[in-house]
Amino acid sequence: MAHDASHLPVQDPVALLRERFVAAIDAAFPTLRAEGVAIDPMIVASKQAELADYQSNAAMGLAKRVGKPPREVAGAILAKLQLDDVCEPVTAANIAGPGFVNVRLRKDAIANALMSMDAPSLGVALSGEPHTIVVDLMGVNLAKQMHVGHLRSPVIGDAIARLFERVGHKVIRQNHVGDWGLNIAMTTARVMRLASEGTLSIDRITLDDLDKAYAAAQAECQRDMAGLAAARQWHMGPKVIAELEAQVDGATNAFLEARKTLVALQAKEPATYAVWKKIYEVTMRTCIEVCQLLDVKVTDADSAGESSYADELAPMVDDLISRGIAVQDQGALIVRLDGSGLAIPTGEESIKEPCLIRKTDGGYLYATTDVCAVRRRVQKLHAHRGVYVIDARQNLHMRQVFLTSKLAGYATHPKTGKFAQLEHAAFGSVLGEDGRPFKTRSGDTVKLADLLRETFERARQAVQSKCDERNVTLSPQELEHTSRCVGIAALKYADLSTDKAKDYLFSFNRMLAFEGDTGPYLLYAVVRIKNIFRKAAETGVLAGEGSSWKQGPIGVNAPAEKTLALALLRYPGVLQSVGATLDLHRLCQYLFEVAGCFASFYDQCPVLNADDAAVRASRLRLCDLTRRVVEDGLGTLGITAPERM
RNA sequence: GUGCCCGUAGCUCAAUUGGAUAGAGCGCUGCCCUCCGAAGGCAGAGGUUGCAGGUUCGACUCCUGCCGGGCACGCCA
Repeated sequence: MAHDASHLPVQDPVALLRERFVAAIDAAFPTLRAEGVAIDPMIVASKQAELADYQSNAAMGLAKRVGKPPREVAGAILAKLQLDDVCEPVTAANIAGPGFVNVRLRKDAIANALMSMDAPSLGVALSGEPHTIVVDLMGVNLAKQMHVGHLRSPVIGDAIARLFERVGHKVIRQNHVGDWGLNIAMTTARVMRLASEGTLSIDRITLDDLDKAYAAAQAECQRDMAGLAAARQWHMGPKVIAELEAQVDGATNAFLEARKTLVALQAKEPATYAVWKKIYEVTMRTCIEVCQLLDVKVTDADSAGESSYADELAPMVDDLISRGIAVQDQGALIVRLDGSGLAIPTGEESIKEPCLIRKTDGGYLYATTDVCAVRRRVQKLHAHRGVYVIDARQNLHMRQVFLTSKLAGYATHPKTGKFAQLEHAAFGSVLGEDGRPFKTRSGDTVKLADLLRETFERARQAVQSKCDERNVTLSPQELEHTSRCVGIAALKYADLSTDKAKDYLFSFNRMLAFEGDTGPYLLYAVVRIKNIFRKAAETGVLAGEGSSWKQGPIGVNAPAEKTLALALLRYPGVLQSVGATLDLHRLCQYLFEVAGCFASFYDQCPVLNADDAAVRASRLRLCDLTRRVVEDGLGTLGITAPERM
């Protein structure tokens, strides 16, 4: 058995080595388990290929516990290790530095691991029960054009959603549409007024019209509200405020009209509601169009607008009051999160700033809606986990909403009785190449539609000129498809390949660059592999062999083959760890590494021109597996590779 | 004032969550297409990880204090 690796159920070498090292540590230090110490062998892929394939970092941590020098501990573990069937012989020379244990896999073990990974799942398996995960990945506002500020959330959120789906969880996407409140009422009121004046046709209204109406309505009401706000800020008392309100309402009808419209909307008064509905449809149509352009999986079915919570707010607030969760403070209704009232659950951090639930005038705030959304997502949708892919500037707000929901019991999962895991996947702002907020030359905000158009146009030119260079002719349809793939890859990879918590420097030139760590580079790696198989089919190299190469053994002999193989084997582990941390840039970095390994392999190891049929078959399998891993990983990021480019 | 995020090569970013000599890409200097597409590969130069302490076998990572930048802080969303 010791030398028969062919039947080992090896998929992930890390898992196998973990088992073997746990057994060895158990045998070397039997008292540990009795003491209830969790044994973590800390197996990790080695950073330096010249030292090892994998290493265990356990000895150093164990040293203090067992009262022996780390290298001695490593020696004791090593004495009990049984790895002959999968690793090259392990001797005292494998102990390095302070007590690292280095191991090198046998080539046949690598090959076996690769072959067991060569399945539709690519070795990715769900450990434990599938969870229901709500991903809040978009929050478009009614009657407003989408702009650069709306770019990151769907790109990052969709990737996170796809990742959870890929590892086997149930994902519910939520587009938290800003479709309710006074601002919307103001716009609705203005649109109705313009329509009755005959200067606007509601049937033919565009998002551009709405965008203008929104801004104009804001301006109409703004100066009046500014006066009110000043009066309130200086604590001039309800009497003065009331007088000002009267003055203001008399001066312009806009503010009064907006409030009346809000009441009408809340009552679903037919004429008003119909206009609102039209505004909603026009906004959402372009929103969904943008999602399709970006290849972001968000549909109308994922929309859960603020309006959908409107009727639930009053009863929820009553519930909060009756149970003493919310209390009056300076005329408003708040939930204290600093521990002065309700006790903060263990493991949660208190927050000094209270959560404002209801205004002095009785109106609700966005925190009210967001708490309500937590309640629905956990209580009705049964979310075990809620991921909010929202601008980092909302961090305090999100923490307040989460803690309020927990104090209210809304975040307690109905089945498990435990808090749902609520997390703010915060991301930074989009900056221009000058390091300042991304704007047009004239200083306006960049419309998302314009940004996408320019991306695809630049991608098309890049693809076209490359094809001219190579004497490749693409049909107009294929050019169109390839350009979209390249554009999407460039845009998304640039966004996803850095730590999302940081601000993100947007640069067309960099993301669409012909060389380097970019989306197009990864697509190119995939296309090169596809070309090999196309060429094989065209030239009949595989004629007579059929698809027999798919079953043949994989040989891992050349250095480049081994490096590539070890990289491929890390894939399931990378997906798993990224699923826990939501650090998508690690998946990007991994894919870039695999693509790099493949490029070296491609350079050094002839595939179709291999010396003999067995090597050729083996390398074809390696190519195929590489292609599937990279395409699978890119797909998880929401990126699709074309056939040719 | 309080809180959150950040500070790494000239530029843009990483660093397996405390592991070995801090790595990539761009740019720069050299090589490699009679051979599966060079959007590629190989090699080189480039660093006191903002500063000062501390924790330990080991710190870019954790703790404390400064310096510098961004953001947020009850009746907008």
